[in-house]
Amino acid sequence: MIDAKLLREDPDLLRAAQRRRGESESLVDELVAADERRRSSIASYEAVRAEQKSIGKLVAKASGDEKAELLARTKALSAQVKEAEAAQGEAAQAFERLLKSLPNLASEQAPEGGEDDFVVLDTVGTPRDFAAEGFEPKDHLELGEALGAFDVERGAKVSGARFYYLTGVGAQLELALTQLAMSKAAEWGFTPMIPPALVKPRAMEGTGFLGQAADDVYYLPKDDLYLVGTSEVPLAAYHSDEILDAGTLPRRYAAFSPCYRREAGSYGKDTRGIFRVHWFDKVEMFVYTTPEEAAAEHERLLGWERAWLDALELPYRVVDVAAGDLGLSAIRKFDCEAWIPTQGKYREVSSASNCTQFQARRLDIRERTDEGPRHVSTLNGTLCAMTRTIIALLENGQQADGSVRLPKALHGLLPAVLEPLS
RNA sequence: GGAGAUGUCGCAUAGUGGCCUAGUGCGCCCGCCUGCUAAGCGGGUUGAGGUUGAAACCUCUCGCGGGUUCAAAUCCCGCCAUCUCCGCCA
Repeated sequence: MIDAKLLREDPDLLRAAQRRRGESESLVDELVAADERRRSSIASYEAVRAEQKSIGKLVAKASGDEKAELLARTKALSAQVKEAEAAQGEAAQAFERLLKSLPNLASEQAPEGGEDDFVVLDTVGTPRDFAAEGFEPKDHLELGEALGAFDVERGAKVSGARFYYLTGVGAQLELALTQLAMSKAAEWGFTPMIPPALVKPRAMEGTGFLGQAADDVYYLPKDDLYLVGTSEVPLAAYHSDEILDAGTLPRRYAAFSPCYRREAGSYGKDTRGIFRVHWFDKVEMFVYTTPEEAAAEHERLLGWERAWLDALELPYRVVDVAAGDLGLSAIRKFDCEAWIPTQGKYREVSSASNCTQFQARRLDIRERTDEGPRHVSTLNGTLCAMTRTIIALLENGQQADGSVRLPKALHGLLPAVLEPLS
């Protein structure tokens, strides 16, 4: 959530930010009104409560008729206090609900517009020319089945559509990618983590996934727990309700975890193979830093993502996501998209978001400064999403005979070339 | 899953209905004193919100949420966490 003080100090800033996202400005006006109601109800409650307390002190000392009279007065007050307290609570709740529905202020640097209005920042590497090489590229499903790398039919049999088993070299590939990603992250100064994939509502809500993204989240009603769609959730909630000592920022964590996504509303989209699935594993980077450092850290996260894709020798481009496509928490988002030969386009394999203080306010994560505690900034970025990375490696590394050449970075962990099963 | 115990300021502890405006010790910060350090002395030290030009002030905060009461750290109910024992299990 945003800083509520902005509602009083600079509501026009908020209106402009809503416009940039293509969302309603009237929410800002509702918020200003709700804030006024909240504050006046607090004032009336505190006035009666203060009176009640001061009479209470007299009651303790008084006796006889005097005491009886005081008791009569304060008895009546008691009902008023209860009423005022309830009114105050309701006004505060209404305000908070509204405040939480307001997305983070889109950065001025984020391109204006919706999904299609992204800006390409850079393109790296050259997609292979399969026509010139004299063969038709196979798609990842065909390649993967021939290599015995995954099994989507049995995935569907056991768990349903959009599930799969990684098998043989596929399973080994994920483990190799995980090992490589985690050790690189550790070299870069990240603390390796393996977090819980089931979290309480607070963690889910605090990271902004129960807003417009709620339909995409798996929920276990019997236990009131959510399956996380990314380890951003347990990593952000890791320091919830904490005040971090000055000088301990930035704190960088790299987590390996499964990711569960309902993919509601994606029926018929990317149905082939393991491109869009209900579960995959991922190594995710997450950073707590100061508001001053957040933008620079965002660039660093992008730099690490690029270094990773460079190491995997994949052709990719970097996209600056438009304001209308940012999601609730981010002010700016860079996506890295790898070239997928059989689709003839670049597809998202990683994403780096700067959430500034938005998540930290909801999760109450602060740092101690000389001027007192203040909320930290949080950022997250994909290092390696397994299934999509495997797809990109297979399709881009394929050879005419159906074998797949792997990048040098993986050679210590796997053979240089994966051969199809006979 | 069953039984029991515990939860107070960074840590340790005191506090069983009004004198709690939560005491004390340790730690920490600022002074003083002192060849240096330590000790000693004095002051400060949870966080949030409201109000304000600022200060003063006010409200909330004793794991969390309800309730009883004129009044709750204190009594009652529910939940959560931790510890011990039993059961089950990788």
